[in-house]
Amino acid sequence: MPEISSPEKNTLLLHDFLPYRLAVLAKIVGVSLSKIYGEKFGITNQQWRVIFALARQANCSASHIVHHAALDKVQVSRAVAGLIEKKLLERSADYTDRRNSVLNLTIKGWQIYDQIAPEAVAFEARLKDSLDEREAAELDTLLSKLMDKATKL
Amino acid sequence: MPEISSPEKNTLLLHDFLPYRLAVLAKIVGVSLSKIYGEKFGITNQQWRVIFALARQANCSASHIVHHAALDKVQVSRAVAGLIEKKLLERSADYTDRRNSVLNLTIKGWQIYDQIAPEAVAFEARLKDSLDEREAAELDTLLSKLMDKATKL
DNA sequence: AAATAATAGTTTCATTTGTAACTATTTACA
DNA sequence: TGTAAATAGTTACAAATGAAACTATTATTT
Repeated sequence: MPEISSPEKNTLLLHDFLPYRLAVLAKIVGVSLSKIYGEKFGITNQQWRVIFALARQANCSASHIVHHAALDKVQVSRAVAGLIEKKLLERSADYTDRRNSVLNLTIKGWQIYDQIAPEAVAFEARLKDSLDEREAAELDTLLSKLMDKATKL
Repeated sequence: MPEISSPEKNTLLLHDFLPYRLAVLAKIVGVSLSKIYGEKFGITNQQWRVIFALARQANCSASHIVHHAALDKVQVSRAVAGLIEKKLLERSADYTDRRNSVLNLTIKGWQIYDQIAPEAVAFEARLKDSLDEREAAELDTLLSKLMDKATKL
């Protein structure tokens, strides 16, 4: 006798749905991580990304950060304003193109980066703790493939 | 001659940092997906999750949705209010416990679900397009492991 | 050279979101 | 039984966000 039509056959399972899983995972991870820079230093996620990007590359413009921190220009503008007020970064002028700003971490900015970065690395390590080397490599590949695809949807 | 100390050795690479990658991927995927239910039907992400949860299980309370759609009670309350206004769901009373609401999709709610769900499934399929079967299974495992770990951080 | 378009960045305003406080009802327990 | 604690859900208010309009500067076109 055939099974009767059950709801599971016809309805999506939210908790199996990839976009949902990604959203939930990213949110939980993000909230946990934000405690590292948020609670201790009063830094927002966007500010943290700006610091992160500037630690990688000094003397860059806001629009450079836009492209390297997955933020839009309004977010960067606001994050930069906040960080300048906190004296974690400073802005100087670019005389070759006065539309550009030239951004740099201050000493204080670097000090905070140096405190947060190792904790962030440790956080990431804990997150990946249950993955062996092969799985970690696989995760890397899969995220790249998905990212690739997602930007082309 | 040894290499000089390069910034790459000491600074985190934002685009390799797992929490960042998850956030960016989830955001891109979420924005693309939201066009399916947002642009055509004026439904928000949270409303969509509520519809999704109710399609799976009828006659449930708001707090049931809280647990099955990864939303907090304020988000559910607001999403439900919006959906009732759109006449996509209806609320009735639970006489065995009058704190609870009993929620159900209306005919119109089901009609919209029936339009969106196949598109959502197709969207997910496109996203996974570049993964073969083994990779899709692997992704499933890895996301579960990460989710597990993340909730215990 | 003047007008137009493009780029960098900021500001404004409406909407969304998160936190906390609130009402209503039920459960626990003293 | 009556008082406190827990649960379900809503409301209010402050902070974060997104979209569009805006200023300033540089590049392009005619």
